[in-house]
Amino acid sequence: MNTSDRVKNIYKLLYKKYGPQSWWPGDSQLECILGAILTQNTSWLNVEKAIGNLKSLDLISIEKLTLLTTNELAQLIRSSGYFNQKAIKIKNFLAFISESYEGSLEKMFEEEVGELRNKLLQIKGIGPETTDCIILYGGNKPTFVVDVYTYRILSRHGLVPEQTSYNEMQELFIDSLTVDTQMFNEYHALLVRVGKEHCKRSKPICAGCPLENDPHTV
DNA sequence: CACCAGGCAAGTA
DNA sequence: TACTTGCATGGT
Repeated sequence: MNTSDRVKNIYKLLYKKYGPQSWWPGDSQLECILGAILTQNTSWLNVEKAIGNLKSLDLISIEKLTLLTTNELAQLIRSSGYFNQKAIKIKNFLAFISESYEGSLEKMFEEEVGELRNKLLQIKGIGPETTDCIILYGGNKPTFVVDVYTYRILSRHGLVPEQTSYNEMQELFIDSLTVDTQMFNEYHALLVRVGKEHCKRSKPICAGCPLENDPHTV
């Protein structure tokens, strides 16, 4: 089996085992975007509490968030960790959308995907993974999200070298699969699901993992 | 107690 | 270019 076939097969195995994951958890585009920033190197449980604070005060709105000071916002998202930095990141995003799209997410997502991706990457605090989460889960547009679990799974199965890059991993998926927004959505969600259960940092061997019969290098 | 979580940018050499 | 470090709460 070549590399592309293995990439397709991993999706099949995971989907067969776990079924659809119904991502992103969140009721609105803006909530997805906030979650994408807040979950940087942070467990989702801590993010939920922060989003819960914003929701309970009915603050999930570009205008209302813009009115908060950075420090007020930071206190509300405390539970998500790195809260001072993340408050600045959210403010940077709000400034971007206000300046470039008159504060309209709808206008922002009218941009061509590659173009929007490049612009989001310019925002300080929004890196490649957060950018792709915003586009895929916030905008429902086709791009592939790579995260630490993706890296562990690909490298431990010998599909990418130990020293690889975000773009190299992303291209592997995009070149191996047909472009399908819903499938890209499920695939990343499934990688996170299996990663959480079977692919922790300190445990390279995955007993009981649905991918355990796929060739490993570790 | 130690370790980890759905990253990113800035600093150093 | 290629490492290293800071950011920080909360669950296991």
